[in-house]
Amino acid sequence: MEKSGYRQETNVDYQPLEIKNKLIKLFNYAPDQTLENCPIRDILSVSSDKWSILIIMFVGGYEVLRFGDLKKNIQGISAKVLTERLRSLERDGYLQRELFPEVPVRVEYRLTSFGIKYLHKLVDLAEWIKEDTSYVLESRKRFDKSSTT
Amino acid sequence: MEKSGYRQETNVDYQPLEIKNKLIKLFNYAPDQTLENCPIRDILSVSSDKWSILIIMFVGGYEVLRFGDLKKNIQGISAKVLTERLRSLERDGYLQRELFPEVPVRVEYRLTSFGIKYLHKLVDLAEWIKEDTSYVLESRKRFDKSSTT
DNA sequence: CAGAATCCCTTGAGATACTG
DNA sequence: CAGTATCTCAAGGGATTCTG
Repeated sequence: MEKSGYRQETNVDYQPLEIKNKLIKLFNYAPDQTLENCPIRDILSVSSDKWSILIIMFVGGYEVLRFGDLKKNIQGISAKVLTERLRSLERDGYLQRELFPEVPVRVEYRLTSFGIKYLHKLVDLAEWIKEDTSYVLESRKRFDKSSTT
Repeated sequence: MEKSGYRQETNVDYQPLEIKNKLIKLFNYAPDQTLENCPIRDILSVSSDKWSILIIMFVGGYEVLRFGDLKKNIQGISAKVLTERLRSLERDGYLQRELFPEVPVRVEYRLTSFGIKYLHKLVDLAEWIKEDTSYVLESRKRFDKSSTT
């Protein structure tokens, strides 16, 4: 029935303690610490938006890409948004911008070694999600059906 | 000088072809395929926003959490947004909502086995990012300095 | 070509008040 | 307690036009 191989029930054989310890390390759960100054949220926010992930994937896939090629490859992105995203990705060290003062100008973008490491994490995540697409779609159908009734 | 261990230059010893092949598989680069109907973007979008990731982490860390506890734990989230995020995460099968018809009502949230698997991916990503926080911060400083001049 | 500038509109999200 | 309803405001992002 469920092609995805997941059951809706929660899993019993997982260690919440192990996860919790990792989270404590990651976020510093101390009561006097607020989440506001948590660096993880700050840093994740740059690359977790809709477009940045795609930009990183395309630049990484082609090794080097020009502005116009990126715009063509990434369906639906506007020049303005693409520029903004490229700037913040460059600022955070994910990619490198190189300008060739020819006429007309040529600008090339490529990932830094940090960006490449991040790309691998993203591809890993994407591959996993692709595998489980059917699970999510089934889950949605189930949810929507039960909400209508 | 660079405590982070990254250089700003791109890495030579990485296989763009391997990555590109993975990306082709993931996105179906065929010219007649648009990215609009790409399931990966659709599914990633649910859990890639600012709050959902935190919600998944907290629910996973505590194994089971009530609505009010989540609100207390996640600094700055409003009841409205928390409700919205919980609904979409439930819809996509990341977590389970259980209502206990007591007075007053009690509602418990816990991750599904799918959600737990996703949590592990997220923790993995967060741990990696935490390691490289200093790299990103240095990169920002460098960028901002060179933009001002 | 690679953007910058401008305008405009949709969406996200905070605050507040209310309810089964 | 666990939300819903309403209002409001800021930000994100699209379309268009212009330029070194």
